[in-house]
Amino acid sequence: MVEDQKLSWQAVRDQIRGDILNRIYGLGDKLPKDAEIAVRLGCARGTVQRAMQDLSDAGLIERRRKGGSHVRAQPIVRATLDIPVTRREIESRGERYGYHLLGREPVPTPRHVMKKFGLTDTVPSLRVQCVHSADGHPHSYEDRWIFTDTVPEIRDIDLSVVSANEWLVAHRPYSGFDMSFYAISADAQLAQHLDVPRGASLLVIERRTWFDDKPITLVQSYNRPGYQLTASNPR
Amino acid sequence: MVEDQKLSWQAVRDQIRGDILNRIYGLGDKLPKDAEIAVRLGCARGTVQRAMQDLSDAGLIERRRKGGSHVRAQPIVRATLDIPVTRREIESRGERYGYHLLGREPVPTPRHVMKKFGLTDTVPSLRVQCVHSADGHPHSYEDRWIFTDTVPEIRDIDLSVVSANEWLVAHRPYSGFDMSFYAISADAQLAQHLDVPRGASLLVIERRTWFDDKPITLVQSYNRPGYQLTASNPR
DNA sequence: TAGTGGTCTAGACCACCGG
DNA sequence: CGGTGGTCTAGACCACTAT
Repeated sequence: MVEDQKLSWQAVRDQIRGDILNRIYGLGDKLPKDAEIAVRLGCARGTVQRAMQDLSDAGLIERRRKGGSHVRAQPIVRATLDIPVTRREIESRGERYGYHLLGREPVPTPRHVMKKFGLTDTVPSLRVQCVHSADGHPHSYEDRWIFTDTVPEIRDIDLSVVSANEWLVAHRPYSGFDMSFYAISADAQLAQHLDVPRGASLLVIERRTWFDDKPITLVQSYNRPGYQLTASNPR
Repeated sequence: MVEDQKLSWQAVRDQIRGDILNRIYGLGDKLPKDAEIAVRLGCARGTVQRAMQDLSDAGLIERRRKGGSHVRAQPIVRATLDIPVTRREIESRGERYGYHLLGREPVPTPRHVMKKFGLTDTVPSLRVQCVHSADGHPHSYEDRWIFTDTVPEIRDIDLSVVSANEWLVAHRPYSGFDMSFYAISADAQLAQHLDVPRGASLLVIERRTWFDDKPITLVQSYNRPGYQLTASNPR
């Protein structure tokens, strides 16, 4: 403790993180207890607690009551990914957004879709297909199933003007979701919709969303070659 | 305020989030100030502050001093992505991890790599290529440049037994990184290394890491068809 | 400049879990 | 059961920024 200036919890966090990065504490090492750090740095224990909680959230350390805090022995890369609504993503690049509805059909939810939500009894859904474009060029093809038991209102919406994407975020909030990313080769249909050669490699973003365990929608977005997703570490 | 039980900040967060999800507060709406929420719920202002900070981190609301808290008018999907070291990813699936070094060569850093770090003067790097395998089948091909000005020790390491990936995380911590994901078609060389047909679609994970603005490494990981990355929302 | 979020502090009590 | 992290509280002061 050599300070007379109050330390913010961010400053404490940076201090500890620095000690970890500079290997003053190595992988798996035990860190001093919060109270001790507080005394050493000359601040309140609550301040240290907030700092350590942040490091824990960031995946750099692990904390257990009574067990103390440890530098993660098996480091992980934890990144944060922000995905805007497609319209905004395109417009924020200064390009003109376009939207074209290709299909809209009430269907019994197909087996492979129900499986992704762990459903066994057949439920109805609305399948919606569309293309988003930027400056007139196809940007992504979207294939979506919306569970009409959970979102009955969607049946009365004219999806030729508003995309299901935008209607849902504006009218049907979700309480949880997950995403996965993978690469796939364009089949004839995808190639046509995206105006690329057959066999072109597309980045697929698949997202499931639900509200209190009730499934809302499954969407698969096929993005044209060259499309990149980026993530970074917070802070 | 109808409670007699103390409210945790997580409970306060869930309460507010629920109000947002149920559209008691709509998109863009202004939320009451922290102090008012505290009185209403019967807890300390600090508790509300912690809850709101969490909602802000999660991208659900925006906060500005004097301006107050608002539900985000333009919703975004914010997800967290954890990427383990390749060896662990494979072993945690119960598969046998294999590693094969293909190339290791000191080179002047190529233009396109320097560009990704905003470098102009030529600097040396070590190019390392390898294949990770699972149960004897190729899992990913890794093409990497390590900046030897920043990490000179790497020149003396025998990378035929330890992968650069693992050596770096164990000996050269980073202070920052970013990642991007895209799809690409396998050329002849990639097809051979991954034992897939030419033209197969691969998910590429590209990562830059640095320490205090000094570049450490650029790595491009080409994953065999079928590989999926998954992300979810925290909490 | 006044209003609102951001943070610190000191003390207290609770919750979990390792020895 | 005792040690360590997790949280609450009340009050104070600071730091932005909208008006």
